[in-house]
Amino acid sequence: MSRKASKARSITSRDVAELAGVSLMTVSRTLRTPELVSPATRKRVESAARKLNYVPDLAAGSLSSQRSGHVAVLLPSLRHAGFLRTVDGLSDTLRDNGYHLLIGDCYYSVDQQLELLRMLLGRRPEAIVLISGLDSPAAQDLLARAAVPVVETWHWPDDPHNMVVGFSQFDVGRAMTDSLIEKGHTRIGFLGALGPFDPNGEQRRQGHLAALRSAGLRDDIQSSVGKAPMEIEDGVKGASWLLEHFPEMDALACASDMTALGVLHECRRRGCAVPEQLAIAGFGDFDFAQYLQPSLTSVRLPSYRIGQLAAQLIVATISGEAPSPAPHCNLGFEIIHRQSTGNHDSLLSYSSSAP
Amino acid sequence: MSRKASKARSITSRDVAELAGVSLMTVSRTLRTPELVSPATRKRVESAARKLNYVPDLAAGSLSSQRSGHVAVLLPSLRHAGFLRTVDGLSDTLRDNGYHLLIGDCYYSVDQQLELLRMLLGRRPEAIVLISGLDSPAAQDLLARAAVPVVETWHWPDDPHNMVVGFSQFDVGRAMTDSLIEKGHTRIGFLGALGPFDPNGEQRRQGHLAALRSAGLRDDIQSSVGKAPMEIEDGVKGASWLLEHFPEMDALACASDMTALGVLHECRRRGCAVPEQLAIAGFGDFDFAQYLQPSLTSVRLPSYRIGQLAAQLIVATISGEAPSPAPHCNLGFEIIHRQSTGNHDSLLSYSSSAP
DNA sequence: ATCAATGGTGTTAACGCTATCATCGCACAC
DNA sequence: GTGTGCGATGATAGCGTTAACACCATTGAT
Repeated sequence: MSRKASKARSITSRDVAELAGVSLMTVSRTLRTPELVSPATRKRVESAARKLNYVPDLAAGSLSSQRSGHVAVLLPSLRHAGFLRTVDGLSDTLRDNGYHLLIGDCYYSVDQQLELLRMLLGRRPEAIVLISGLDSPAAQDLLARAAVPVVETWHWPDDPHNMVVGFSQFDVGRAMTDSLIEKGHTRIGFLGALGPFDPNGEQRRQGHLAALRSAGLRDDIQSSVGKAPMEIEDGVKGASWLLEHFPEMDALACASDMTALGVLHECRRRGCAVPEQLAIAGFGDFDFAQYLQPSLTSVRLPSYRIGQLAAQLIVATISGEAPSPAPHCNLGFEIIHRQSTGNHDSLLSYSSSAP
Repeated sequence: MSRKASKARSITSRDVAELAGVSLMTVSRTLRTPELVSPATRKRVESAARKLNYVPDLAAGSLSSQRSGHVAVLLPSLRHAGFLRTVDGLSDTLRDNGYHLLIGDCYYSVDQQLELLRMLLGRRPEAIVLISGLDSPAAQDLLARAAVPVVETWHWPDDPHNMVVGFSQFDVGRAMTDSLIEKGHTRIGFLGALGPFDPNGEQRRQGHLAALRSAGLRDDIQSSVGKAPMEIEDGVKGASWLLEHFPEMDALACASDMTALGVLHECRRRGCAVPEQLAIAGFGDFDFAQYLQPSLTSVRLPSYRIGQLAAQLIVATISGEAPSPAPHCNLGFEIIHRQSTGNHDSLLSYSSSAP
């Protein structure tokens, strides 16, 4: 093949080898297993590499060694503080173990998800982390047939694909509404974006409904405005609609702190007192939640920990050890009661149990 | 070489070729340039590929074609809503043009930045986008010697490395403080994280100081609590310190809406009226800014547009066209005055000009 | 003196794909 | 019948790296 030497061919290990007066293999060794190279040679190679600003081609390395050195994560949206913290946990822990993280953001779209999964698999990751599940059979099939370790996170599936580090969205929904019931509320609404692409939100809603039913309360107060990812404005519109249609509503569980902030805003605009007339609860315990006026009751999730643990499981699995703690971890969650539900900062933990 | 057939070798184009009864080259052609393959063959190959769930190895493809098909972005932190929107703009536009985005988050650390840059270059991206500059000479040298198109964003350097899509952080700082001066404030403070790794924040501070000086006002009210990325709690602490030491302060420009929220909170706690006693301005126009109580005056940046434009420049450059609009775009910014500086939603635009 | 073990280095053959060129019909024109 | 052009496919040679093994001095033990 005669590829014409294009304007800017990059430096290869061959260039370094020539400059250092050694074989190309010695260059590779110097970089990857310096202890196998004599100090004198090592020094020569290192200085040659530095002089040329040599940066090894990782694609070529992966191809040859059959080890890509990276792990992929597929998530619905980077615009979600919680997911982002999980990504941080993954990234930090993986980096410490010599892996890099490939991020695949599917923007809450099923089509993107499939295309993205395909492209991620094309980079031959050594493991895949799913933040909150695959949403098409095609994607599931693709992943199932690729011989790659998988960690599902942010939910608690009945039939795990492989490993899981998460918590039960259903339980979150139920626990939150239970706690509102406990406070004496009886006309409790739910506000979330229940499109086909937010199965997690839907599960929380199911939990919410279950709580209402077992308490014998009405379960008709709900609205599904907007679509994931949830925006503040969705909360504004949703609150407006709900307050119009269900003026008797005395508590509202929101699918996100974003939505809850919008609700808070709309209540302020209408002069509806929070929490006296309406108690409000969010989800996610976003940074701003405790600094709002009134401070916002929310659900705190072990977001960072999820990423960290998932990474540990992956590292252990790849190196052939027994998966670190256990291949299925339910990390639970905490409900943080604040002023928006009439409290002064108290905390309720709901934790772990195998499925 | 005798690599032992490991447990799970993945499907290659050779497998597909055999199943379809064609040469391996025809498989490649079918996937990349289907119009050069006869319909009958194409159908056979496609069905074989589907049957085997074939996912081409992109690393091998890149290596062979010398085109990686991706663009890298290096940013100080993903935990920054504005940067994230730029990433969205990049990702969307690049995807439409057949490129993928590699994200490198350096967590506001100089060391990470260098290591990350090295690893990104190792993947041979066809272009690199920098969100807010390189912070070590080593990194600059590395990038300068790699023959890769570069787009700098989120600032406005005196000596651009290559292409730039941004705005002047200095101008932002000056414009904001000018507008506070115009409102009659005379004892204006600045609160930001001024570590060595937030040159942008530092530039805004310089702009702020310049504004004060040309108005002949005192410029000693400032505090540098915390380090990037800025947290709400840094605002709380900073405000506490400033209010203690400079009770006469009548306006405060913050380096981030996060910080500003913390300040707002601390003022509430101390019973310091906003904006009557203290006017507060943030930076970034985060989602929540207009929904706070009082709503927060801030600086809105063309975050998404920056990414979009950077991607367009890159696509044009790679395909050899003249860079889309111009290789140096100053996109300007807008100051949004809200209640926290005593206004009712007005907007001031500061736009474009070549350096 | 002989052999085995050892440490350092080089040689070779892949890894899975694509660029390039060669080949092979087949139609159409003269 | 020969040539020309064209559309479809195959053969070959890499891309830049690493795994595996071969090799060659040393060294130390026998």
